[in-house]
Amino acid sequence: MTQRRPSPAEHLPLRPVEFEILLTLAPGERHGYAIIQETEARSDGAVTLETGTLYRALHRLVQAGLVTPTERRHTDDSDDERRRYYALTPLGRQVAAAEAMRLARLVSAAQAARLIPRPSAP
Amino acid sequence: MTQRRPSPAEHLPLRPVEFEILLTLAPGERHGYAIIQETEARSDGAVTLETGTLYRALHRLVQAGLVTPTERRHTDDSDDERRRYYALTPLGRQVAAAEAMRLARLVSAAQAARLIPRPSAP
DNA sequence: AGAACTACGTGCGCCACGCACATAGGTTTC
DNA sequence: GAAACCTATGTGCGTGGCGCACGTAGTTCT
Repeated sequence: MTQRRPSPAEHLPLRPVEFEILLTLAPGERHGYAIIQETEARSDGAVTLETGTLYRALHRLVQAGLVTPTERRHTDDSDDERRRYYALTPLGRQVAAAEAMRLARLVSAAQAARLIPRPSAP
Repeated sequence: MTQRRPSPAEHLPLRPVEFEILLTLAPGERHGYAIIQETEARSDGAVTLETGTLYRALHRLVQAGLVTPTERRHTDDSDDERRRYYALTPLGRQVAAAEAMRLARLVSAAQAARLIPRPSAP
């Protein structure tokens, strides 16, 4: 019985919300509410994550094996017992990278179509 | 009565399908079926536009004032009477540009998080 | 002759999303 | 000191977008 290694391509394209979550988890583990805060901050408030949307998407990503709940290592000083931390799985990182590449190609297409300027125009 | 000039930001973020359509219309007017073909070709078949999804999204974009039906100028040689051509409105072009910038920031964030390499790494 | 392609569209069911609400402890404001 | 707000996670509900199938119809390929 060949252990089917899941391919990143099968998960593409990601829903916008899901990619935002993976992107916020890329530097390290976060809890749900922090994901909401950081995502809104990163987009200058352009993208607003509703709680219903986030927690359901988060559970979906866990089911899909892209994200995993982690043991609470934040017992330092200010730990809120209610917090639940999540981290990328290796697969989740691969999928996020593949999606980022896909978006990069889309941006290149937008530059080729002269919708937006190329980064370094001589 | 102040004629309210519609702001591009109100239309963001676009649905992925809608941005694909605007991107394909950027070089010039296209008919529906051609949008399907070109979009699939641009993404190497990664993104598949279903007919139901496309035509409904197209009508939505017309309603939103981002896309407008054009007079048929393709009466040259091979004109299919069934074809309906669409083009970007000035607003549609602004919205597409704004969305492309948003995606570019997302890609930059993915690079900063070391999910994907930066274009020119020294 | 039948299949496949071009071209536009509708019907239907699922499910993701936005909004509201539930819960609950801590802090800030009036 | 009561009301409002923040942190934190989650459910309930309604709308609507999307995928898939199907409809229609002319042309082209095998």
